[in-house]
Amino acid sequence: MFQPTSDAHDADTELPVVRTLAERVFHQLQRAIVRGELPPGTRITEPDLSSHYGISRGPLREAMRRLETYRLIERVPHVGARVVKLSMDELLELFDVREALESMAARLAAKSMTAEEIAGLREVLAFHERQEDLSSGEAYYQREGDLDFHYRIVQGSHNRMLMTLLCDDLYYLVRLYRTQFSAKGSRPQRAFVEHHRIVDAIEAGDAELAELLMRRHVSASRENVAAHYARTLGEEASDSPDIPRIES
Amino acid sequence: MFQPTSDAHDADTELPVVRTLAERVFHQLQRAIVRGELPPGTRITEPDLSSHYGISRGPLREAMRRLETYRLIERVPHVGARVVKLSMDELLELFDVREALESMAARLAAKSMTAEEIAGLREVLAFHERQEDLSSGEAYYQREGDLDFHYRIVQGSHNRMLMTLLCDDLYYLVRLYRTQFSAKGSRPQRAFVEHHRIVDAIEAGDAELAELLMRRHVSASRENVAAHYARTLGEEASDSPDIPRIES
DNA sequence: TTCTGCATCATTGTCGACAATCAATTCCAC
DNA sequence: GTGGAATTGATTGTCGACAATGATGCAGAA
Repeated sequence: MFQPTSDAHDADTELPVVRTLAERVFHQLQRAIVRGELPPGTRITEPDLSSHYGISRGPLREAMRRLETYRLIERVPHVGARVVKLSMDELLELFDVREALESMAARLAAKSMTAEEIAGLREVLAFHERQEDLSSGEAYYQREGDLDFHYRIVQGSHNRMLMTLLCDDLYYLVRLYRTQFSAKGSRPQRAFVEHHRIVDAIEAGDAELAELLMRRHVSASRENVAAHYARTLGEEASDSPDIPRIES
Repeated sequence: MFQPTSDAHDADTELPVVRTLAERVFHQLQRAIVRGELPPGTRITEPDLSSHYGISRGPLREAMRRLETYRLIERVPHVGARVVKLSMDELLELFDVREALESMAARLAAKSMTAEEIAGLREVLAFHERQEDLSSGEAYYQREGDLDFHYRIVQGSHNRMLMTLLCDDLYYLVRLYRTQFSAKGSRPQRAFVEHHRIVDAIEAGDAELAELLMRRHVSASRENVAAHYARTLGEEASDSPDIPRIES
């Protein structure tokens, strides 16, 4: 199984074993979409892509089907497929879902995380702390490190279904959102403190507290994004009414 | 979009518009699996099914791919596919996920459900109450009506991502579990009271209470199943230890 | 000028055949 | 008799071509 472990950064490098063409081109397309190389709303035509990747339409269709299940593209029968265009409403919806699932993950993690896993979690925090001091970089921390932290906790829940939902199904959507709404309104120091508190609760085996803290953490992140969006919308005023800047 | 509305019972009748062969055979297979006509662990071979349904392997593969995303079958490259074999551990995992998501749904529903939707919800309860009196049937109530009730609330959350996750992705898994572990240890009257309390909280706009009640409701259902399973296991003692499952 | 209907075209859906891979059986050596 | 390796068989992966469907553009009439 795909394991979302320490190196979330390398998640888009090719995995060693890719047994089939469809799998390979799926990863390539996934990567291209998440990185923004295929902008949202881009129309995907099978002949174009199959010739571009040098494969037949068979495996390509399978890859596209997988992309559809990851909600990275949208297909309409007999019409075609295009890269998802994300709206702020859907981003906020995603935050609600994450709040529900990740708080549950924190709760379960507090009950069943091993000492080794907790130690690894602390290492992740320490590593990111150094990184933050080094480059004073909100960018790095907020973009990758945050995901890494959340990954660890989900994994610590020891609930495979939860892991699949969060780390496989929703992970790439989160990344896509971050590349689109280029995660400006970050609050690294605040989030960092919250991360520490969550680990403390998990280490103490306090499931209810861990759950509550994770819930607040995600909720605060949501409110931060919403506020930043409202502010941006207020400044730009009559620039782009509904859809912010995902125009292609 | 597929809308899980009032008629959850008719969910397995063919939808009026099925634009493609792959879609049709997907629904047929889905129905067959959920109903137990294709028992868990059954090996699925493409030539057999394609000849059985009278279609080529192309659309069939697409249908199987969709079944895989719904976690109704499991595929291994170059080896094959088989109907999922559900373990009690995974069932309990599913309950945890449902607890997280459905409590969030109840919370959101309390905030954004319209008067009409609440009225419809009460109708559902009244209808099931009559049904229960009529046939004194735990079976019907617990199997379909319960799902219907939960459907309505998820829909009332007005969170499309939540609706997709619960009503599209996890719905058929829940149904499959119910056909397998033939939901004996039901507690209809208790659940019925809980349903009423949840609706009360939603109608009052008390998000926190609705969330808490839904959470307890699902959790109680989980404990009920776990207890019933432990009891059954104690009786049958050493029947089937642990059947190894396909590695994913 | 604008709207409607038709014709054309590109794209998706479907099919049958070939190649690659894996599992099982059989054969041989020890 | 037992262990291992090669062969055989079946199944999946891949391909190119044809059919069906929806979209685009043009022509004609109001």
